[in-house]
Amino acid sequence: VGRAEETRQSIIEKAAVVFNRNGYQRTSMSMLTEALGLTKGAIYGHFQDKDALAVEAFRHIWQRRSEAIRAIVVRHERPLDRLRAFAGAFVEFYEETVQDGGCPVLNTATDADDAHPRLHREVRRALAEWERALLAIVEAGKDCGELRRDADGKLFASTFIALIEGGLLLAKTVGDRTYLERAIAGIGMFIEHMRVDDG
Amino acid sequence: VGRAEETRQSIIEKAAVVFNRNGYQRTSMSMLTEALGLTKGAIYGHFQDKDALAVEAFRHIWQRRSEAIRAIVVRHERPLDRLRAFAGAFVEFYEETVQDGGCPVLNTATDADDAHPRLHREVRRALAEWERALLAIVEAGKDCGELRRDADGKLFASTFIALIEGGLLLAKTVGDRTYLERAIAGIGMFIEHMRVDDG
Amino acid sequence: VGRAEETRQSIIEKAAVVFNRNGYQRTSMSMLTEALGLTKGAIYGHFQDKDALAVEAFRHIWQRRSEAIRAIVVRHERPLDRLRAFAGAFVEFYEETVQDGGCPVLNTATDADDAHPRLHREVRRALAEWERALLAIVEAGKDCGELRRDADGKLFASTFIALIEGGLLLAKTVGDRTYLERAIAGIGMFIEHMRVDDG
Amino acid sequence: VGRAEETRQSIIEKAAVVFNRNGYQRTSMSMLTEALGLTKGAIYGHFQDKDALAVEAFRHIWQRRSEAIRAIVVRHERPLDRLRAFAGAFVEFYEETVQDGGCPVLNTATDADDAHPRLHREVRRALAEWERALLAIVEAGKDCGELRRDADGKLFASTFIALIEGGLLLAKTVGDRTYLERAIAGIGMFIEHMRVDDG
DNA sequence: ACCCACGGGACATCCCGTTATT
DNA sequence: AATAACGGGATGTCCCGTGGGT
Repeated sequence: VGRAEETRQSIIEKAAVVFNRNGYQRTSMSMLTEALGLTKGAIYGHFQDKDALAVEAFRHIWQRRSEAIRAIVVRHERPLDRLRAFAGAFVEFYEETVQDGGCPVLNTATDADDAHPRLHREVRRALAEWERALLAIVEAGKDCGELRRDADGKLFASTFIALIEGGLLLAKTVGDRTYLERAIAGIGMFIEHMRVDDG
Repeated sequence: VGRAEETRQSIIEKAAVVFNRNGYQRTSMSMLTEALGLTKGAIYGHFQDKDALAVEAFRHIWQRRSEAIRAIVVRHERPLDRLRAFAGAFVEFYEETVQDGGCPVLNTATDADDAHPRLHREVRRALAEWERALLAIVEAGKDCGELRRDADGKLFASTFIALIEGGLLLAKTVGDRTYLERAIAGIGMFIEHMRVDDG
Repeated sequence: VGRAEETRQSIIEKAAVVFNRNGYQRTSMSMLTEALGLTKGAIYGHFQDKDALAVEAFRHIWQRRSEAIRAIVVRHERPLDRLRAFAGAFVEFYEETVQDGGCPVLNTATDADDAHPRLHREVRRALAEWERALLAIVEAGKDCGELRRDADGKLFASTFIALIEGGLLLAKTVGDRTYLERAIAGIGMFIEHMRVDDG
Repeated sequence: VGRAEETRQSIIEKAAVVFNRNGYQRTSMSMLTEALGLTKGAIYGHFQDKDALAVEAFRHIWQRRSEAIRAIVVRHERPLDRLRAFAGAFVEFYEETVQDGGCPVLNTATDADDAHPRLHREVRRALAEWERALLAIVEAGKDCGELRRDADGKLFASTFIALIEGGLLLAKTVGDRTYLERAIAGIGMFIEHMRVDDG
């Protein structure tokens, strides 16, 4: 008693992987109870329905990854290094990502196309946050003179995210991490494009 | 009588859109019968099970798109133009793609992660074909002197596909085609990188 | 094949008793499958949901009873006899009614208080029809001179129905048909009140 | 400490309305906890199970109504007036009765047909008590010379109760209190029949 | 070649009751 | 005396697949 939050968090953490691995729809409550060691009654005591749990699970898995990346990024001082570290983090986490069932954003975005508006909103929010973070680094790079003033931050952020997601999709589908590494290499080229001593 | 093949083809065509729009798992037989105006018995007369139909439906929708792109590409003679046309085709087809439920490769790849090995194989095959086509154009570009001999065709193909898929994901999720256009612009930059008069 | 309507009717007939005996809510689909010898899938092939089946079941059991009563009533020529026969029919059918779980109108009216508007509507319709039938006989009685012109048809119909339903409730609850017979005797008194040679 | 009995009584009072409004089966523990502002544990501390609470709730709501009627009846001295007042009380309480979900006897009698023998017994007891009260007044009426000696008390009591319950059912179902008023008028006519100066 | 009727099983949800914890 | 967390089970619904029949 009073251990509610603990159990709740444990449910979210374990459910997040199951959801991400199997997709929102294919994940049945029975799969969750099996993975959780709890009965359906117990789960429904903590979450209103499957949807609510899915939303929290996505938020959790996304934030965990988000913070891990940020931790890597902030190790570097200069914006240019930060961008490279940002991209590199996805290679670093690749195995773990595959183990967890792939990129949550990618999975949820295609899974929650129309039927699950709440999940869809969470994904949009995640993407927006991601884009914002990249833009901020680019702007910082311009301010400290590392990046060209005419560099298109929005263009960069879009290609960055697209390459990451596309690269993860390719690598996971084909089963060859080289595809992700090539996409990261592509990001490196784009970064070079924005460097001030490039022109 | 050829009537059978006709019906079969009609089933595939209509089912392809339903499958792609709703995901290969969420699509129920009732959805299909409703969209097809046929009963389940009729469908099961032509396909062994839902999975087999799904495979054929994916093949169909992919080939249709594939051929449409090829038709655009072959309008141009020079490899460089062909690459640009290739990328541009996705912008051109964007509305139609969204209407049909998004990119079949993207959808199916995330949808059929582990549970549907046959579908998974089809997606891999599609991706391989796509990669091969891009490589061939790049090689042709090298041969005719448009592209630098040291251009990395595999790297280009990977980033090309990643940018397309990632761009489509972003655009569809956010609901703003600009994201796709930015990804295409990124491909354009990459192509410039490979041009012979670039260095 | 083609035996759909047959099965459907059989489901309705058997379900009507189960519903009436146990009440709409307590009647579970499992109870129905048990009583019907059919699986849930089979039932849901014929009816959209439990509610739709309940509505049809009520209609059936009500019409069956309705027609049986009418058959008794029309045996008599003169309105006064018809009224007496009308009331007497309920005594005649009492055993059967109890066996079937009581009066469907009474059961459904209290069961479908607010939660099941469609059933509620059916009950209201049944009551209205019943009232109309009684009024028609009373009017006929006035026309042929058996009943006093100042007899209040609406008052009579209301007390008639109330006495029947109340009498059935009492008899069934206490487990003594005498209570119904007394209520019928009460109706007899009211009929005497309306006779032309009464004043 | 008397706190326990206080809580217990409060539970019964509030639960009685919820039970009567929703039926004794459709009422879920969640409905009760919501209406009570207590948790299930608290309820189960005072009552063995849902059934036991239902029984007490019925007793309570019935006694409350019973006493209110008696209070009205005893305002009059003469048995004949008492009978009229008895019947009239139901019209007087009609709005309140509807608000509380209808007549508890009527509801519970049909609701607790076979499955809840304890509730069923309570209803029978209530009906018997009601009948006894009516009989007593009739006998008193005979003794004081207001009612004919050959008046059939049992017949009167039966029709009285039947008309009340039937009238309530009709009025509540159709949503028109006129039906109850007509039933009460019927009772009035019956009373006239028993008057000593009637013959 | 197609449809109709049906089976059996899984789904998410919600239920009532109890035990460990104050 | 009251709570919070949880178990086990039942609910209505819907699913995919299949034979009997036309």
